[in-house]
Amino acid sequence: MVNVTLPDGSTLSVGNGTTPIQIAERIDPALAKAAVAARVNGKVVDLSTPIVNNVDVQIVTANDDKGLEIMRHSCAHVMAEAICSIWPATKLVYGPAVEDGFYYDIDLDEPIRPDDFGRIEQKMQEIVAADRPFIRKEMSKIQALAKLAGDRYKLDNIDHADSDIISFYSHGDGFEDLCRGPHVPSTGRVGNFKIMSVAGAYWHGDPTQKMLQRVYGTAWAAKQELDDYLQRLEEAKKRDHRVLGRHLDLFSFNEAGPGFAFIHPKGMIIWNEIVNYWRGVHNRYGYQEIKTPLILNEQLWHKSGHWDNYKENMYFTAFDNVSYAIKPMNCPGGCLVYKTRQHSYREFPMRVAELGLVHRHEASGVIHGLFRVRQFTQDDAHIFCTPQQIESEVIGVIELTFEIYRTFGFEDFHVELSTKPEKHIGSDQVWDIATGALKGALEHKAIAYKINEGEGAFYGPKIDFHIKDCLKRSWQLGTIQLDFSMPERFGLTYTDRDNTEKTPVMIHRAVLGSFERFIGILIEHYAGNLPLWLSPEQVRILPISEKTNDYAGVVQTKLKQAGLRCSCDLSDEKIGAKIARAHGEKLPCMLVVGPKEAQSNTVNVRLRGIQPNKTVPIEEFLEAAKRKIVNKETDFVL
RNA sequence: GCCGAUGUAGCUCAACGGUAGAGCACGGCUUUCGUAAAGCCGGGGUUGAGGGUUCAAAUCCCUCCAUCGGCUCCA
Repeated sequence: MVNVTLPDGSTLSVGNGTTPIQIAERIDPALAKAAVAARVNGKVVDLSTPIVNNVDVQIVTANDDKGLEIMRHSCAHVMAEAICSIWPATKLVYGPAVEDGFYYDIDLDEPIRPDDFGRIEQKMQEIVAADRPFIRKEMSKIQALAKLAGDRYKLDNIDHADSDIISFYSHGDGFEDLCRGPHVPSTGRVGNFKIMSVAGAYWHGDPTQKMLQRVYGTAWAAKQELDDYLQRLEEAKKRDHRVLGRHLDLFSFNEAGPGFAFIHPKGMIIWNEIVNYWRGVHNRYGYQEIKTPLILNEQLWHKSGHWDNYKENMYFTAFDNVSYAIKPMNCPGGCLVYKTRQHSYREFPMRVAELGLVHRHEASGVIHGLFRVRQFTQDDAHIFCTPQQIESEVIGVIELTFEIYRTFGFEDFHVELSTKPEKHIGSDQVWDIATGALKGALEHKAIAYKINEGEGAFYGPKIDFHIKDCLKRSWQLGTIQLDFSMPERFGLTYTDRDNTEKTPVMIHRAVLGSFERFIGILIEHYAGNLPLWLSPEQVRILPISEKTNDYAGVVQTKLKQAGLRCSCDLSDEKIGAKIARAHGEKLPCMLVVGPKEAQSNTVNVRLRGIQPNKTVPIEEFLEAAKRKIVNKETDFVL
């Protein structure tokens, strides 16, 4: 007999060799029915694993994150069997669970098409209906290597396994796959699934390796959860900034310039509002602003190190037999401005901002709306300071950054620290000092951070800021990068207190990262329902009929004088149609005016997403609206 | 850049070898209306570009371009 301790602290005495499923059965048959795996002393195992010692046991169901992951992984196996039965030439590579589902990488020369998903699913349903048990078989590494001789992918998987015991799982008609497990007890337990897409994926993510086919699926314990998930995808599609950008006439793209955004008048209003706000905050934090040329002599980029480290992404041009580069970064230009005169330690820290338009040639396959473009405006700044000032400057940037994010309604953010990459310039010692300074600032602010080894910029380590939007998707926005190399390369100096010439430290930083991308993120975050202060059109006046067009004009004049962006809908549509149209354009605020309002100098205020409407004097509405705009409030209630 | 898919009117889509259509949007007219779309009429397309097959191509084939989903990369 052995004793098993359950999560609630109670113990059960069971026979040696009892399995978790039998234990679940004893606790509650309903639990046994829901069980997908078990945690034995914290390790997740199959429900059929015999228990031979005194252990802690927890039954894992699909409600548990780990249980869901196991279920999805098992679903991947079922899909693999289905694919192999349809395409016997399929070679299986690797099939893990991922967020919301799973994928399986396969090597098959014949492309799988979306049209094939139906029959894959059908085959999977057959396998599920058969409800065959997943059976684990263990053998030594040597036996396994012999068994899989000739299968380069599975042999490779064994090479990556850290255990000397290699396991296989089988289910169904002789289908067997090398797998660490654990798995659900049988194929009837892989949940509610759907094949989502198929895409190419390099073996090991290595572009020099063969391109495999990656078939993605999603799987959920309950049918309702699957439906909800598909529903969420539909919702996300409606928020897609590319769709909303076209619909709301904010920006466009054209084949004439792939990756180059055309910002329309309404988009420019959003842009300029952000810039105005951004300037105000930077002014308050002691920044100056400069503007440097788009095109600079190629030699400059040799000097800066970009030629050696970034050439593949740069655009070039030539004139009068002189080669020029179109700037991919603003820093060299900033250095040239710095060099135009002498500097003293008394000026430090010197914070110099630049809304710089940069061009980077991104691979054609990665361009994506405003999120990934080839031309964008960075909200860049370079801080020149002494080594002693680094930490406090980094702290200042962190505070500025968080303040700006909160203004836009982003409360959920996290920080990552990236260290020295393989391809880098500068000595190890310098890298250590720089990395230490960043860590010091983060620890001083008691900010938790994740470390990304080897992912820093070629000239220095960096901190990246990530925010989560309302759909919990993470976006990288800001960055702080320390740079000891570029000041050196450009021969930047300052006169220190002791009257000697020294080299300043340069801190590169961006808060929003790219204006283009940030506007895209805002559009999706707000689902196009921009707060009043950012709305291209803040108020629309809707006369009931032609008879109150004049009064509508009077109201509009007052609003315009108060600085509000507003228009009148003078079309001869009925009021319902005018309202529907304004809602479609995501107007934050509509003022319905008819004879009643005209007589009493009032407006009937209809706010986006808020009922009931309210009739108030024009002045009252005006004051409320102005207050909301000044405070940049995201909600608007009268 | 690589793999796969997709390009038809401003937008969303139909037609899938035999005269390119619809809804919305746009223009004109009627209507003057009280809270999420009133009616009629009209203009608008070398079907992404180029080549090929065919009596005949939006439709089949090839090349290129762009877009979408991934991989890789990144703000």
